[in-house]
Amino acid sequence: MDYKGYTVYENNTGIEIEGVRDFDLMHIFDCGQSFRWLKQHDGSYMGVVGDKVSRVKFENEKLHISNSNFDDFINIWYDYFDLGTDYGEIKKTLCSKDDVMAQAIPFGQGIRLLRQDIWELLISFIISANNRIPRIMKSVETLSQSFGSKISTEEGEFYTFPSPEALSSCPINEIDICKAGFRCKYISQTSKMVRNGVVDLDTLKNMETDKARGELIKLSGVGPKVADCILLFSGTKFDVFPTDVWIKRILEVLYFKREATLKEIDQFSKKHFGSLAGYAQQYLFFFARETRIR
DNA sequence: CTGCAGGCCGGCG
DNA sequence: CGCCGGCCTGCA
Repeated sequence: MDYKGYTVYENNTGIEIEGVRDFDLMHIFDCGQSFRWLKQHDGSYMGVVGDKVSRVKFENEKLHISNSNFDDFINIWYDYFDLGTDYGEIKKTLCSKDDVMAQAIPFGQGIRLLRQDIWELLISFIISANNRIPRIMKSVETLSQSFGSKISTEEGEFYTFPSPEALSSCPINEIDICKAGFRCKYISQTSKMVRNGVVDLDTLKNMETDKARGELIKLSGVGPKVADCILLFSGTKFDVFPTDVWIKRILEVLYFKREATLKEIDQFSKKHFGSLAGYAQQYLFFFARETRIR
């Protein structure tokens, strides 16, 4: 099957997509945008997207996705992996902006911004505050095992991410088992707020970026950084610039040449990178982590 | 034993 | 408003 520039083959193990460029699974899954893809010994990744469990492999511009057919490619994966965006063009534009980007981009040449479920991201990034990535992954997994739906496969049992209804209806002391500490009460409160329609996650895409950010910040445990992560990694807004300690440090070292406030960084990113701020953030974040700049 | 991690909240000046 | 202390938990 040919679909929007890609050739897709289907067999009994899944689908294979040819002609995938600017794509590297490690860059995609190890740049902090997703917490539910686990690297396997053979270099592939296993993950749960919605109620689907799949294994993905990539080599020689060919992307293999298990447990999937043509319809899944069109309805799920094409959008999920942002295959409709020309990252070659984005990288070219960003490289021409300044020497820092030209230096950073080759480190994460295969980065893609995943379009993930915004509800799952909301809870995942509430957990991320002042936390470490391995612990965030454990908490998300425990929440899924405890309150999600079981998916039995030949490769083991997996769990969907729990719905707003499931999380909002369980008492706070049950949320505590995910070991997210003080963030558990944020999870509980935010679940109730979403269920009650205080914030409608589906309408954020139609708002101006600042308005959408303001809506998310109404939720418990969501500040500016977490809000920007949610907007960016759900594919809702791309002109945001989530500034965590790594991004702050790398901008201070490579751009400002001095200490800078979060407000200064926010203003700089919007002025300098404009509509590509979110993409620039990902390349800089990966570069910062890889080179351990401090 | 201290220090600290992909920030946020709440209280204070 | 802007600033700053405290914070679950677990690992170094």
